[in-house]
Amino acid sequence: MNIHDIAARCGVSSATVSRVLNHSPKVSEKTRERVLTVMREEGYTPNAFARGLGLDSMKMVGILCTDVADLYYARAVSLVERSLRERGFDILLCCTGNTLAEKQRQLNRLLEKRVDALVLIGSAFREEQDNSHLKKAADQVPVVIINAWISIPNVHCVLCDEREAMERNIRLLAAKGCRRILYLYDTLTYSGLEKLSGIREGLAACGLPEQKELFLKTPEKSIASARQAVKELLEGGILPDAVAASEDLLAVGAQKALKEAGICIPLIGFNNSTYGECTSPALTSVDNMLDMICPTAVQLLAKRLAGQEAPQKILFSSRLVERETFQTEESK
Amino acid sequence: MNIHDIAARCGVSSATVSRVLNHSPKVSEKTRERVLTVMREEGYTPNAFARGLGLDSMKMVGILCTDVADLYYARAVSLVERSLRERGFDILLCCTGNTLAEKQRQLNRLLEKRVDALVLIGSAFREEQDNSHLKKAADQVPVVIINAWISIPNVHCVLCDEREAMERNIRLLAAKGCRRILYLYDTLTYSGLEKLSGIREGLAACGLPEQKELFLKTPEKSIASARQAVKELLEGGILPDAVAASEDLLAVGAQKALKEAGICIPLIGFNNSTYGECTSPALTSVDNMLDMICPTAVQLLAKRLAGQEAPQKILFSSRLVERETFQTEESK
DNA sequence: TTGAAAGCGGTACCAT
DNA sequence: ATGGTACCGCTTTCAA
Repeated sequence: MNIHDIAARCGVSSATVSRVLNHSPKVSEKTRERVLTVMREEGYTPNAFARGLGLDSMKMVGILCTDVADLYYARAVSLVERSLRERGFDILLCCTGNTLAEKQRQLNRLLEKRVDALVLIGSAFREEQDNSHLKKAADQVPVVIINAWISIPNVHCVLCDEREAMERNIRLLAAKGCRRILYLYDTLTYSGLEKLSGIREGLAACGLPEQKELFLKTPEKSIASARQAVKELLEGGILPDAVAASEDLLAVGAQKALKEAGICIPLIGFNNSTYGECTSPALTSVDNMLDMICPTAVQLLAKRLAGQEAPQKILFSSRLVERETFQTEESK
Repeated sequence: MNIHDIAARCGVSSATVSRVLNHSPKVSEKTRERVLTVMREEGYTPNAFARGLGLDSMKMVGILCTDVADLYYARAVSLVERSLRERGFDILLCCTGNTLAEKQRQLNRLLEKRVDALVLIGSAFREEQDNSHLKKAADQVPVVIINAWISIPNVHCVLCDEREAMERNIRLLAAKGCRRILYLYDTLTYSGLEKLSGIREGLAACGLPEQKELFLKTPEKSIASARQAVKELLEGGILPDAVAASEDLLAVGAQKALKEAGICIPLIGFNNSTYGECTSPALTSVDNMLDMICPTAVQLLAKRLAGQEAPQKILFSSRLVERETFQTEESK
């Protein structure tokens, strides 16, 4: 059942049917009625491929993330998907893992499917060495990266000021008298580096020394990994008086190790995830504003797709969500 | 740059270029070489819409879930996506929320995009009253539902025997001497009903009475909601001697309320999620085998797409993952 | 092995 | 307001 069949059954031309399909005002009310009725009767659905071929668009946006099973990315995908759907776009989702080769492959896959735009979620999409694939992609469609900043024409970045967040964490902890703050992190992506800078700046601002043994990198982003790392640290006789983590999951692991050792010190996580709400005491954590970032990213994309200009970078400031592992003076 | 341009630059016809593109053996090695070289030089990419139009397929599979932000669905989506990608399919992801109307709308959206198949994740996709939309969908493409069973031709179901899992939970708790087991749940989808049956059967099998006050429904699937519900229960003077939950998140909430009240009793969660690993003590929980279910579902779909028969229902048995809130005798 | 040409199912321009 | 038709880019059948 195609547009021509419908046209025949209505005694009109396919052009007219097409007009009805596209809500063209140049169709008489009577004709429109008739066509719509027949369409309904026949259960007709226009062929998306044919339309796509003609318009060079199927109203699809590609979303790339390293892994949707990660709670943080899952939330981001969910938020982006909703915003895009509200604007009539469908989502092609692709998980890439962390290798550059695979990220490039999947990016190209989406491009070959002729998506209208691309949303890359996570700072893992800013590569250290080679970002030429992003440049190439941005040449073909609008690209927006969530949670990383990179200066490439037509690549837009919407992110949270995580450097500032970490600096504030340090200042708040220092204000409470903490002087040996452990920083627990896993990767040094763009986001990871920003957080690290924030920690350093915070320490400097508070006149605290950078002690190498208080920067602890875990082998992976998992509770077990963080727990083990902190456990070994403590067993090595290094006793921090506070912990800041780059991720809630790491903070959870740290909390377990500390609890085990009978140590109770302030602890601040990152991402304001449900993980942090599971523990007792519940984690104080940095909210990096996905709720705002994602719709903003989509809005920006929509602007670009409408042929308008859009800012290359949008930076949100974060918000500390105070739960039980740390509270500022004011909120007490 | 299209197939004809390439053909012209090679001095062959577009048919030949098409053959090269489709790895047809009916092309001389020399010609193939030449065409491939030119393609590379021009950075040519075949137009997916045109190809889709001709083949009536863009090798895309639609995935429907109520919300990817939910950790459980996120994992499922991740696993399904990976399997499908390995088989050369791209994923159209659609989150529907819980209303029937929206589920139908999104289903149709994907169908209109002419996906090759449909994967519905979650038992929320089996409706109480009206499943005619599923029947209609299955008429057009193979459909597989993960985690629900429904008997519709061409709708395949891959799921875990959650009834059995819950029955076992009860038996194990009873074997430890528990007689007042609180069952905490949120929804009564297909999955919810199965679990409930399992609880009942378990109680019956152990000669324990069904006490109405020990079946506790939370207003929503959240820690806070479960915590509040259990807190009120305890304050009402009802003291269970064990808890089984339909979801880790609810178990986490229950654990908080119990801890607050100074009560320490066995606790079994469901889904074997990372949430359960966050708490101290860590949750013993039922693993409902997503790791196996998802690839199996995709395999089944692949069979159907290859024109072969495939079973209508595949049932996996679950596995109890013993952590700290409950352990069977044997494992001690 | 290769080429010519008829679809696939729409869109949109140009006439009327 | 409506119809005729070229075109979008690829696949595939039929001939050569």
